[in-house]
Amino acid sequence: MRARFAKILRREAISRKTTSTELDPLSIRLIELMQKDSDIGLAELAEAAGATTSSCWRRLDELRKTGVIQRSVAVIDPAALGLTVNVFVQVTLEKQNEAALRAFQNRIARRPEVMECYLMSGDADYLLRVVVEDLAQYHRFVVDHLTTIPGVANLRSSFALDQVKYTTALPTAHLRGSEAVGDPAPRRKPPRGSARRKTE
Amino acid sequence: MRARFAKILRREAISRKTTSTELDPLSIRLIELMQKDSDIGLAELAEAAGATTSSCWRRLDELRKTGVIQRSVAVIDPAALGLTVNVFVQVTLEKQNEAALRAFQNRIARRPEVMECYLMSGDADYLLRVVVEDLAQYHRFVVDHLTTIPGVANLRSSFALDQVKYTTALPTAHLRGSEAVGDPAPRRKPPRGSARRKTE
DNA sequence: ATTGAAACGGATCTAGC
DNA sequence: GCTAGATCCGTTTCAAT
Repeated sequence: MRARFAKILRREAISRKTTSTELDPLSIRLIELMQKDSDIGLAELAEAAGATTSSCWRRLDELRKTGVIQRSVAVIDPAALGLTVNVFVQVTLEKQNEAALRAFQNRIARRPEVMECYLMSGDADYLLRVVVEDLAQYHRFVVDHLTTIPGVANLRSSFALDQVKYTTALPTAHLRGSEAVGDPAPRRKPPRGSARRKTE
Repeated sequence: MRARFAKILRREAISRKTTSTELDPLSIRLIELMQKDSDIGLAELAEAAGATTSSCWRRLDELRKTGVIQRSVAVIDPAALGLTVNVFVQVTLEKQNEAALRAFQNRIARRPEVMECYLMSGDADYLLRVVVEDLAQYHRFVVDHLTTIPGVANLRSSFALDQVKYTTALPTAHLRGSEAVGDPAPRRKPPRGSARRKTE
């Protein structure tokens, strides 16, 4: 959906605290729908959410201002760009002091082929997902960009044979009190103290 | 940006082969821009791409029909939903036959907390990224959903301390002949056989 | 104050050159 | 392929609860 003044609004959004305001059912529904397809019209949104277009517009505006909805983006088919190879790299640094971490993160953040980077617990310090056309390109990335970062001690690369699932849609089931969403609601642990006695 | 007939068009898109049609500079530019912000208007797009709004509209339409642009989605702040914990799980199956793999993938694909799943080379069979509110919820996911999948032999969980980088924007530098994008164009290996001799 | 409806203005889409 | 016009929809305003 087109959000005309999104950019202006983002300004004030940053200043606001990310208040963990409880999200009401309308917000949750809108988030779910917009995560699936943000090109949906207000009319369709309103119908699917069981609300008026006005309500939906106002709520979306608020969700954007408060930074819950950060932006909308086009999802591109990686294969169409020839980017069929996913590589996970576990990176170990020589020293884990603040400066070393910052230096690494800054260098990594600028590399467009690095889709994700996580500071990890356990054996390795960082886990990266890198997307490339082929192994030759990956090799160039490692040699030209990874190993040139000061303090990088060790690399361990794992190659993905297939991307089984990839979604940008965060789960929302936990936001509703009960009645899970993508779930046939298997069996939920009773809320402590409500163990069935008489009904049995 | 609003794409009115997106849904109808998607139908024919699927039938078409994902032709690795060479992408011209306009398409590349549009992809870059739409990956950053799909709420941008046609006018802005056209200006940034150095083309008319009509050209851009037609090209976008084509990119959507051919499935290069799959859809647009809202990007949500995970923290706003309380989803601050990222876990990577390496899963090993007892047997790697077709049936076992399919069964696992089907079960995993339906779990909304699984954001990504890759079939891997190397020691483990699958690598998952799971997003949850806290460790308790992760524990429930493992017990209720992962270990209940038949054929799962071994799990190895690694916890992310911080999400340093996360982007949905695929790199595009490789699509252009030369002149890299997010790059000050450091030093490119000459194309084999053009080693400088006389110029030196 | 909050909500819905309806008019407005601007952007998308299309047809004609 | 570009320009200009018709149409649609996000945005705003206003009235009613």
